[in-house]
Amino acid sequence: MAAREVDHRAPEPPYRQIAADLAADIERGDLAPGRPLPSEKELTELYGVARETARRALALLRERGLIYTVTGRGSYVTEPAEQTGEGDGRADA
Amino acid sequence: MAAREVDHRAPEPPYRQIAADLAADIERGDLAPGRPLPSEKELTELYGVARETARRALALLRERGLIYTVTGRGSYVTEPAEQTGEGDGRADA
DNA sequence: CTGCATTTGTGCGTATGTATG
DNA sequence: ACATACATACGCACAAATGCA
Repeated sequence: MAAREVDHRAPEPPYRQIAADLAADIERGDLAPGRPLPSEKELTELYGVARETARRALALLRERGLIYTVTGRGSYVTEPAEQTGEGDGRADA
Repeated sequence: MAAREVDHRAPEPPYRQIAADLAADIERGDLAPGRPLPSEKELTELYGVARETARRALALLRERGLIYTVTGRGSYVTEPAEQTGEGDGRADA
């Protein structure tokens, strides 16, 4: 896929641009519930940003309840049923 | 006030220790509503930590609604009246 | 169980931009 | 213009959790 990029001249900071980009992927269904998002490392390569920037983007999506993160594994798209109550969800894959 | 310090050997990360420390100050009334908290720079010197660490501690208190931050000014203890009517500038979708 | 690779968590140092006074 | 302070960003390092051979 084409390397996504951020506009450093835009008023929106890169980390928000990335968050909006990923959020759009989820909305669009490009990233379905239960599926993993790109790792922080991949995001840095994909968008050409620092890890801090990638982490901020993920933190934003986490705050919105769009994703959840597991240490040592990665971030996953929250399933609609989980958005109203934190916990683990093991719907089939 | 005595130079607070963090225990890098403790399971609780420094930024949480600092946040708990400051939260205790607020609870205790040592830091009254409307009063400013130590600046990030002061926190780094007071606890001997990096700026990011100090910022994380403040971010934690901010999330809990215990304090609010004003760009170019500093962080202040939230007044009880404000805690029930929070309205941060986070207009985003 | 042990070792390794991957991924996230945390910490430190620094630089630039913006806002306030 | 200057000092102070926060926001964002980059680089680096090590620790902890996870998964797998």
